[in-house]
Amino acid sequence: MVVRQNCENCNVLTKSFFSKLAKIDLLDLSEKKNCILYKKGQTIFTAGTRPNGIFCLNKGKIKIYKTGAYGKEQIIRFVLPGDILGLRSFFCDRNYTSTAVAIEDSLLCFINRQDFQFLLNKYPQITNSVIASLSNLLDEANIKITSLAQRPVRERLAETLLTLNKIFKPDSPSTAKHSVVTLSRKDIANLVGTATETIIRLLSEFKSDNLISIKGRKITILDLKGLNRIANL
Amino acid sequence: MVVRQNCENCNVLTKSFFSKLAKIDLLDLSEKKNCILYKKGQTIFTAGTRPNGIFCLNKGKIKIYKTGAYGKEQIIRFVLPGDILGLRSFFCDRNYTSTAVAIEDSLLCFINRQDFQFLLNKYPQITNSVIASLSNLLDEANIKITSLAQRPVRERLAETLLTLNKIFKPDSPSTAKHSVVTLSRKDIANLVGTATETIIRLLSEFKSDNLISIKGRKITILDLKGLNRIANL
DNA sequence: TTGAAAAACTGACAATTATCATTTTCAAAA
DNA sequence: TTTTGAAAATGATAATTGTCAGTTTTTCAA
Repeated sequence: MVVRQNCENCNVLTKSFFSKLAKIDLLDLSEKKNCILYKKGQTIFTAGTRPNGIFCLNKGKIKIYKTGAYGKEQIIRFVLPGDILGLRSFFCDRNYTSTAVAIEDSLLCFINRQDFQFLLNKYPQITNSVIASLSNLLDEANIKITSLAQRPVRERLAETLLTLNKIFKPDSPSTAKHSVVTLSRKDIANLVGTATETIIRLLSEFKSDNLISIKGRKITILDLKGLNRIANL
Repeated sequence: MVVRQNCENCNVLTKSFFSKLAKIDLLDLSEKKNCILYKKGQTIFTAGTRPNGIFCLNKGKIKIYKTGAYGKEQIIRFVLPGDILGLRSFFCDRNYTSTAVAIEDSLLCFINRQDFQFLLNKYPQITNSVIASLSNLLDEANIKITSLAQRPVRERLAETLLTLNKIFKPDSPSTAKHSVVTLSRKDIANLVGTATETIIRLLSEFKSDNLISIKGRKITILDLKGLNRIANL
């Protein structure tokens, strides 16, 4: 669904690559971009297809995953409001190597190749942000490689819950104190890199130890210190 | 050990970021950089220390690894002649997050922060190569994450041997037909993400199946098709 | 050449994790 | 509210991989 969303009073402008744009360019960008509302579960792009520009997430959450040898998803990362989606493929000028799916209703702004290139030329400092962003993603990926190769599932799950605690932080911290994770057990398994059953068993252990509480599908994270101890970081 | 190595007639110039430099800048770079010979096993930099510039590898091989929670090495990648070392940390302006050690006698050229920055300013297209390089490393890292999370050790070892086949390709393909891998079993384990004993057992299986031959520490890769079949890519 | 020291190898066993089959619970649509 | 399909949970079992202790082989330097 196509909607309107102005860049000049965007709620995530300060967090994004575009925070240093002059007002005139922000107004111009508002005209040129396309804002699309994706329903939970909808695919934004699929591995193997060609990128025509980049996305900027205004609202919602996106999961990015690769499909492994046996057709199983491996979740690579989450995209949060203010993040850019599709940078790597854009700069490599190659097809997407992973798939992006909304895990909540999400508002995405699409900026096509030419318009983004225009901004890159006018604001070379964006390039530095791109390098910094890719560098951070690369270091995070290397940390994950080390973790997957060396640490047991229990530790990785505890670590993942700590990450999810940040990702699912309540919007108004005053009212709700704890993060509530609304990912499916399967998604958590595809993030930790293990079988769904293993996640279910470990989550009920964590529940018995009062580290988390489980109400139906929702996981509330209660004891950060305890999870940190198990994560063994 | 400090040696001299001119940039203008460098044997890996065409493979490197600096291939498009004007002659005058190459001559200038030759004056400014420091070339150092590292013996096999010597450390080039250690995680946690501060980068003061970048390295360009002229000859030899470098392993880059992270140290995990239990002190175990996880080899992230190898640096080959023509590759730049230390890019990520340089651009993030943070401390090194991994350690680099020579796995063969290696000749490295060090370019300090100011001199590299000068070249970046004069040749903005280098920035694009940097982005492309980081993007490729990121995609490779994500593939490795998926592999570690989803595939058994046997497949990962076969895949790793195929990678090592490229890395240890003989210099003159006419004389020697097969790649001879001179990594220790421990290094292979730290690359595949498993225990040394598991690697030893699987390697002798592969030997029985005539996929490789083992002479002391040296592994010769014989059957690429067979390894590909096992790797299940 | 020889004598450590390090690396490679082997076997037994234990721990971790995956798989599969089945039941129960939940959540969204009729 | 009821229905129904999907997700979560559970149990039994098997496969994979790790650990530890000990032996053999290789490498490298004296």
